[in-house]
Amino acid sequence: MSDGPVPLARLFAMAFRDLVDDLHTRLAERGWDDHRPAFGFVLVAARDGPTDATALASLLGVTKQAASKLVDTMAAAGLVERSAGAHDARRRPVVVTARGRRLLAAAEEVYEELEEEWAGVVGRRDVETTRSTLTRVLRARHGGGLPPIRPTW
Amino acid sequence: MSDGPVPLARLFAMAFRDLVDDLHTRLAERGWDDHRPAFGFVLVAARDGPTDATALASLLGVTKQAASKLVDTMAAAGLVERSAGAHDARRRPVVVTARGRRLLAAAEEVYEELEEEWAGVVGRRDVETTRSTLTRVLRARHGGGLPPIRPTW
DNA sequence: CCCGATGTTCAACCACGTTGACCATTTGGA
DNA sequence: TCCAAATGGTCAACGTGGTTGAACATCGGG
Repeated sequence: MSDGPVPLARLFAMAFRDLVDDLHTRLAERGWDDHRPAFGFVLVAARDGPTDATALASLLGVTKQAASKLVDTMAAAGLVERSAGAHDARRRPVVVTARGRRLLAAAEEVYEELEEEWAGVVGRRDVETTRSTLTRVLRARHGGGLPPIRPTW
Repeated sequence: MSDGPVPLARLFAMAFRDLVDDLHTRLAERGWDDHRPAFGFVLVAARDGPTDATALASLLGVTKQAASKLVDTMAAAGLVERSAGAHDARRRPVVVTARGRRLLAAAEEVYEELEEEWAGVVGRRDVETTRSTLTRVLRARHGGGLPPIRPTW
């Protein structure tokens, strides 16, 4: 490689990968294995109240069939439960279990730890500038909200 | 979502996805379709001289079989060629074709365009702070070099 | 009361990666 | 010098996680 600055897109790919790898390593050290990156997004989405497969599908930017499979996998791992719809028998609400909340808390802890380490290298100011830059640009390009997250390749 | 700051990892995933989507859209507008994100990394790696499947494999962090398949696909698209090894009959060096170089140039153009647009939203200073922050942190965490790029999910 | 929209699931398929075995060539040490 | 290990590559079987397409039951508004 002998050219100018590295494109941001490439750096983002590396940074995302880096953080996710570390997250999984450290969760494994705490006894959490058998989980995939997408789990976190489902847990976050369902954290503040039940969601359903369709909502998850649009959040993740995949088909509802794929979202449903994902929820099944997570249910098998005891992270969420699919109850019966209260007022609408079509819906199968996804709720986070106690175990799911523990994973969520552990992941948040690790993320804080990692961002702390980043701050140790480049300083807290630059970390926050980066967070703010990303947030502002993404919101500007997606009508005020943050875009869905989905596999890129 | 009702918690504190969005984790950097999540923002990186969104930003990467966002840029790659836009890249592909704009390349398509310029007549380039039928290509995948990984193509770019192969072209960059082979740009300054022939490389081989094994080197690509370690760059991309995949098996050499997967790298080989990727090169085959790109060869079929006329972006690279696999010649016969000059001094080592085992090697099948990968060289970029003229068409490959045109794609590389187009992609660079679009990346500049996109980063220009980012600068329009948050200012050039913050864009460069972000680039520098990422570069410094990644180098610090990977022994001075940038890490491989590979699918995360 | 019925027809369209909605939430879900089943089944077949496909893209892209993996593991494992194997072949040809090169290299280096006994 | 020669043979064994290392290296670059390929073939084949398989797994994961996504897709499309169809079907099903339930809900809601005319």
